[in-house]
Amino acid sequence: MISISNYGNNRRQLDVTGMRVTNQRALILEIIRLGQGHLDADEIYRRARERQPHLSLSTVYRTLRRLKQLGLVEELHFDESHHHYEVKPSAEHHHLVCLGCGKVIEFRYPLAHYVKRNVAEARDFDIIDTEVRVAGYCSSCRQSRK
Amino acid sequence: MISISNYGNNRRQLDVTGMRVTNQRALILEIIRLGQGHLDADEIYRRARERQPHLSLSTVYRTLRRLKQLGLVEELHFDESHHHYEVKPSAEHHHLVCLGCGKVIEFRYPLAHYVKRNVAEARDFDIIDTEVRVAGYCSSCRQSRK
DNA sequence: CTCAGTGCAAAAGCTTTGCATAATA
DNA sequence: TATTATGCAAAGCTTTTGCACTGAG
Repeated sequence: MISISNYGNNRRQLDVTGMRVTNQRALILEIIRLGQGHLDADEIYRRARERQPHLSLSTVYRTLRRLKQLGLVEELHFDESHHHYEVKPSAEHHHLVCLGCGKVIEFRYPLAHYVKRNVAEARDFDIIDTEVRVAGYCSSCRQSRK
Repeated sequence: MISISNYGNNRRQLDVTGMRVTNQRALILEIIRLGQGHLDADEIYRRARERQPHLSLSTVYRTLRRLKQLGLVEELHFDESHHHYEVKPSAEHHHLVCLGCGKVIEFRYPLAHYVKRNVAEARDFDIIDTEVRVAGYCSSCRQSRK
């Protein structure tokens, strides 16, 4: 359920960035937030159309690109073909993805900190983003594969 | 330069897996090996055509999929659209990618070990693959952006 | 009023598939 | 000889772009 109050928060967050605040953008950001980070573009599009039936897929993609550039949203690379999106989390965390059922388990790990100290500094590299993707099979999928 | 001797090693490696050994597959595996892990499908295709002008892009993709399934080759997700491939390394290592020039720096880090002990065991999750992607800007790209 | 954002349709990547032919085991 | 793999062309999916119109500031 999409609440009006969060809509307001999203509008504020967009406003701060200097982006023009449109209904489409506020809705898309809200959907990404509610999606807990594991929606792809098409799923965001489908959910958005329930509330704004004229919204176009291009707008979804354009908004995602913009939000990514602004650092409000992060793009995740779980599987092969398409990407998933989440509102940028405050604490660094990563994802364990089940190759069977697609279930995602999050875990915290300060990898960026390690890499920054031990790798990036030596190479004079400025880190923007760190993504960890661990894939495998959860216990129930392991059983049904036998 | 593609040497005949490595060709032989690739044939042997393919043979062990039970895959039918074809010239195309031996060549593709050799190119991935020489590419040091940072070639995409199209680049593999272009290089392969220099030696086997009739080889098709479908064969490249089909072979990549097969090699990936067999665990001989790993698929990397550096940037947005397409993937890169490397012969599966023995020691766990990861990649620091420059968003400006695409330069890739490898570093070793036993993340899988940590995740296995601290996350996967508790969730009864069986890890197949771990990928870390750290993105940023190298010093020269940082300068030219100013 | 002006410029950034939108919708629509069309195009542009990247990857997969169907089918007849060729090559391996 | 019996499969399995290949080449070609065509289709599929995800993402981007051109252009006229709309709406936020």
